[in-house]
Amino acid sequence: MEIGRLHSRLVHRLEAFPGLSEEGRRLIAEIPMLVHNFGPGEDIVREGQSPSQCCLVLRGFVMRHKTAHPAKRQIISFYVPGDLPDLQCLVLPRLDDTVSSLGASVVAMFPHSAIWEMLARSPELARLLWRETLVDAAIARERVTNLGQRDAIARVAHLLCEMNARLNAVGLAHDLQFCIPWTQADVADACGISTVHVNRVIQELRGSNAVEWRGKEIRILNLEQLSKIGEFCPNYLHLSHEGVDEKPSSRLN
Amino acid sequence: MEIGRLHSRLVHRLEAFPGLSEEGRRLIAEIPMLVHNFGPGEDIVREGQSPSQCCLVLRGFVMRHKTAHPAKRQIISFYVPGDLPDLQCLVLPRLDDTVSSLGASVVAMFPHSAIWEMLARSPELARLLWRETLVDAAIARERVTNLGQRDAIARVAHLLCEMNARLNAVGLAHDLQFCIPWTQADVADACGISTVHVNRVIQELRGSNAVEWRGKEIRILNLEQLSKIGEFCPNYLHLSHEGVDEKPSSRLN
DNA sequence: CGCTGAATTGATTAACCTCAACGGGGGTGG
DNA sequence: CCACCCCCGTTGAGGTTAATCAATTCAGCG
Repeated sequence: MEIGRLHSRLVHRLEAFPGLSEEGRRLIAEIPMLVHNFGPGEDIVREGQSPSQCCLVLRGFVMRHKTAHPAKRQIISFYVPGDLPDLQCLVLPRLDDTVSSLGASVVAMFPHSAIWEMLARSPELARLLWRETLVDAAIARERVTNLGQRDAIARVAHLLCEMNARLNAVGLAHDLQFCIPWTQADVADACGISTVHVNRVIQELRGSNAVEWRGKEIRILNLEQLSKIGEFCPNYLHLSHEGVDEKPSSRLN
Repeated sequence: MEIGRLHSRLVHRLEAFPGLSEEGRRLIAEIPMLVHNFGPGEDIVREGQSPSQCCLVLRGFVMRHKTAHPAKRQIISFYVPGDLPDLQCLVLPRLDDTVSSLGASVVAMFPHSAIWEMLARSPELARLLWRETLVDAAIARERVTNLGQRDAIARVAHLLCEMNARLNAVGLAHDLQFCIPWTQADVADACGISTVHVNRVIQELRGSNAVEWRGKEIRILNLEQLSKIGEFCPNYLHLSHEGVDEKPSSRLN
């Protein structure tokens, strides 16, 4: 993957935001990036570290998780291409949980210093990056509701709907079909249930003809039904940029 | 409460951050604020709204919650004096959940426009507010772990430890004693368990001499033990501002 | 073809929920 | 000042969900 394409992944993500200027695009293109490959399960940044770089997922999947006892792992969130899993470290230096590769992944790293220089020149981009961290926060809050209020089948259904929506937004889901390199144990740790029970839940979802799910390949057969089971409402993902253009740009400069 | 004190509450919160300049303090003091009183359970901002103001808790407690069915409420987080419960709306206009008063509270409201003007003049303050939203996000992520990996007694113990740490940080806990106007039903909805079970968990905590808990008055008798039960580690609260002074201020201007 | 990690199944157990009832305390109206 | 009431906390019994333990099958891979 040549450098030009790397930047375009970031630009593409940020320009979903209607207000990105030519100047902003140019500044993004100037950020120096280094590409890294990570193997399945490999740690990218560990809890407690204060990295001097941020990473951008280019290909594959990344997860953020907290592992106290080896047998008690909570996956906080999954990250898909275009996501910035540890962007918050720019402002809150110490990382609270570990970021690891789920399956093999390709990740671009860029130094905090370069970002800060970019932000100093463009309040517009500052706001866009701030926004990215807030969408990540909104996803975490929705997960709180998912774990606190829903039963096992709803949790899994909700997670599926979310991944479908997010992958669809970056062009990685077609016809409600997508591919995530997770095991049932990963799903279990994300949903706070046991692997055995995940298995039974998946069978129940298959049995009700809501999804096809063989290994890493997932196909949603009935999105409406699945959304209902998981009480899924995509608002919290903030995939459309409602309301942002109401702000006069003068306030951003 | 006269206006001068209102601003000082905000200044006090932000100046825990070591780098706040005189200029920053002056800019904060210029923000126009309106004080509102809210009764128990009263909504401050509702899900789906796009408020044009932010609020700062001055006195009492505020909570953020999502209520699907009336009988299925998840309390995402509690906010204590000095917190900015809907600061994120500055950047992500639509609110994903509802912010309500827990017990009676006093809240200061200030217009987004004034904040934006302030931020345009002070990248330092922009960074501080960004930081505030990220700490809020970190708390939500910790709650994910709390709900996903811990059993009922650990969840409640963890919540108690968190509230103690946060209240202590703003001078509202003394000798491990504090007062929160919640009911057992509120604790239940925050921890994702039933009110009946909350009651039994509290009795268990009382029985093990970890806490005294009568109504709204809470006293932690054995913090070490309670932290162990709740697997509580305060790092995620980011109460100390580790590492921030390592950033040269030139990057902020 | 054997090995290894993942998926699947069954049986038992533990944690927690639901329903239902009762008690107590503070506020309100008579 | 008393009586009532309502909300909250408390208790008990029975039911449900999901965890745990343990074994078996399956799929990919060297």
